[in-house]
Amino acid sequence: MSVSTVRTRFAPSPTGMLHIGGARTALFNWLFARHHRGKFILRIEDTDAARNTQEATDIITRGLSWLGLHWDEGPEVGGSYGPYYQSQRSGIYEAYLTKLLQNGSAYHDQDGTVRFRIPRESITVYDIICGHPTFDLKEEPDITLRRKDGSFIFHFVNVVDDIEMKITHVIRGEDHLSNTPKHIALYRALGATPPAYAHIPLILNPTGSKMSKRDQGASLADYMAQGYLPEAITNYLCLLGWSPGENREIFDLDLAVERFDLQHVNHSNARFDIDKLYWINGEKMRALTPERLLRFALPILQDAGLVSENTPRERVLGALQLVREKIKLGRDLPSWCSYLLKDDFAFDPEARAKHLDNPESRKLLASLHESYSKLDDWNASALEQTLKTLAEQLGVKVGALVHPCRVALTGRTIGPSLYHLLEYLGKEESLRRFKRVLDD
RNA sequence: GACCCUAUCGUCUAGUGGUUAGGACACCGCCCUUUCACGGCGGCGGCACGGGUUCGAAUCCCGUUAGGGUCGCCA
Repeated sequence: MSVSTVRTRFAPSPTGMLHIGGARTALFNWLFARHHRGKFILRIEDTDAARNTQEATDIITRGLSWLGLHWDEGPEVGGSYGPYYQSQRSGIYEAYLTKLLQNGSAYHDQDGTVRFRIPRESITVYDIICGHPTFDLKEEPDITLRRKDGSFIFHFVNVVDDIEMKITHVIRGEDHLSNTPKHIALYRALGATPPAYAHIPLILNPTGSKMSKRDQGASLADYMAQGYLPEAITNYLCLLGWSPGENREIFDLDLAVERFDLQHVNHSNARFDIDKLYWINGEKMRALTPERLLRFALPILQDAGLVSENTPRERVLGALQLVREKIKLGRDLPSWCSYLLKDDFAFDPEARAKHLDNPESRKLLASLHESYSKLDDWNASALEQTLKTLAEQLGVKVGALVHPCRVALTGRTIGPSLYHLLEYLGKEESLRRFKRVLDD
């Protein structure tokens, strides 16, 4: 039990995207902080002012918010150790640099840059995940701290900010492990105690190398756009290198917070498996409460022009309930809901040719139309009973009635439970759609 | 090239000296079923290799191999 409060941070550079690997780093930092009832800090590493815009920062904050990873200190929320943008902290860096210059740990080189005098010794990193690798810095070139134009380099500002912001645990990608001994040397030169380190394994692309910005699926925004659920993303990301035990694969953030533990984070890199994420998304989709389902789907259906301000929410929710268990992604919603929310849907030519454009099918459909016209009790089980009875009377298989019926109602061969579909559309609309086909 | 990390089914993982090596995704069958899904049942498939240590190694040690990462006035 540590006396001091755990403080972790996610320190992304605003590059214009929130990388999926960055999202997982943020997630693990967040989980660790929450598990220990500590603080999770968001710090924007925008030292390269020219390239960084407000928009690029917004992409990060929007992404984290969407995932449900709220920060205790940082942009938008403030905090006692701000500012939380490196571009606004030059004064602090200058002061620390002066200190290094004065105690002889740093020097100006011929080009006008300031460099750190790397101690010619071995430094051991005590890492919660990777053990304690020792690095020999004998051959290591002195690192640059400040460019000749006055701007600072990552290694330096990163360390200074972690000291200033009282970060207790640095949880970051394993690609930083080799940099860590230099950071520790910097801490020592500054008279500060290094934090605890935990280098988490990398997320690899399906080919097996570090997932880069250019890789398909590297940007969180893509998943948001395709209609993945944030809880599916966080669930999947947790599974990449960590497991809650008991063979549990589907769980929420609360459970992860309760059980998260850096000691049990894997040592080896993991490949990103979109199929599994896809599966998890389906699981989460089916588990959504009606309210969440509606909130999630409404903007998608509105964008697709299927729902307007005036569409009764009951009607939308009914359609969603009908199709939600058939699909896995939000982006599939419009196509599956189209014939439920409007009647001018397109007919799949193949479906039409096979199930409607022949005398036999039309005859059967006409019979069904007649039977259903006489049905007053318009509910799924009565509809089913009626159809089955008719099939028996006509001496045909149930499918012979079902398929033309489905195509007449939806224009395609696959879709939700037919009887529930009929119930949802209502008698008047269902008969109208039959008639439309029969009169054609 | 040097240094560092890693190594269980195709993929993600459980496993911390004694298990018929468990689960999940994917894949393949069968069942359920009006379609598509869901669900159920079954199958395929793994401890990289070689040495040790031990009565006994997936588990510990060494080596080999393989993969990844880092060696910037990028972060």
